[in-house]
Amino acid sequence: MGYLRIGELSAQTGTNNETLRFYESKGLMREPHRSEAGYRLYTQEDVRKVGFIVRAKRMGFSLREIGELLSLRVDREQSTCGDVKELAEAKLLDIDRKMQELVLMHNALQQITEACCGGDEPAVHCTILNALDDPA
Amino acid sequence: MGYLRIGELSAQTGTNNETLRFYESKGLMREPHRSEAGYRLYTQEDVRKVGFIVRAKRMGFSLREIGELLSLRVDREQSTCGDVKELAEAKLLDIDRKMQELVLMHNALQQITEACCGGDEPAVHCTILNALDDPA
DNA sequence: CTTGACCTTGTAGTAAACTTTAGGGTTTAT
DNA sequence: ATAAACCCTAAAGTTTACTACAAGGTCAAG
Repeated sequence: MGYLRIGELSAQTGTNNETLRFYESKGLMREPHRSEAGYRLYTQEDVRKVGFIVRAKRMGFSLREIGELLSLRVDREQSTCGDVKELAEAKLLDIDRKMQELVLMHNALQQITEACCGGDEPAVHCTILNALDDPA
Repeated sequence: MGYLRIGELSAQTGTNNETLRFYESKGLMREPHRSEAGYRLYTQEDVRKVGFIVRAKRMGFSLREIGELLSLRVDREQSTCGDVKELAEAKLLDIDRKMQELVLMHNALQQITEACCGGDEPAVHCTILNALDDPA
């Protein structure tokens, strides 16, 4: 009661069955309970976990990195506060770096869309090259 | 005079020769001039272009997407302002979405590193699960 | 005038993250 | 009770983005 089968989990998370089995094989998802017939049975906890994987992936984390972040969850009782803090701080640096680069690109693109007339003329005067090219 | 060979370009951009030839084969880099002996000869423009590719890649854009962004450059004279603006606005949405997710994850991780004592105790009280799990 | 660092092409290999295929068993609706 | 829709495993195939040969040509230094 309350269990989800794999098709329901994939539908709710915008993934698909094969991907979920793949994540399980890679150790990102723990082995779920099984029905008598051997069907995988998932919980709401699993829905949240898949959601986390999907979001982290969109942010450019590899499955390996996501696994590390998830291990903070799974091993909570086994890890020390020091372990957790260290990994979290390392990932925080990654994220900060990604954000800085996104801000630069955001500004560059915004500059274009604002400056650009959006009309039928050739785009010779559009500043995208200049805006995007230089990290400064 | 002023031309760079492939080894110099890769050194200046933190890439390597094979990667540069690979980008050329994928149409991300235009075919460069050649010396009499057939060596590729690059310009400062190419240095900036590779820099752009490297930065965009770090932000999680695929080579395909980077190609689209670069085509805004290459086809400037062929594209209309409307074309450019449309693509730029679409990419702006991508970037905004990525940034929102990074902000969420940043906040979650910051919460942990601040709340976490960092000591030798088991990490049971660390809030990473709760902080990371929920997109809200 | 040859050694070593550099360049060429072409092809093959690798790692990550799926995706598909083959050959089944199960559940549900009619 | 049977067809459609769902699930299973195992293995092979695909895509992306490189990375590493192999077999050779070029060029500057000693």
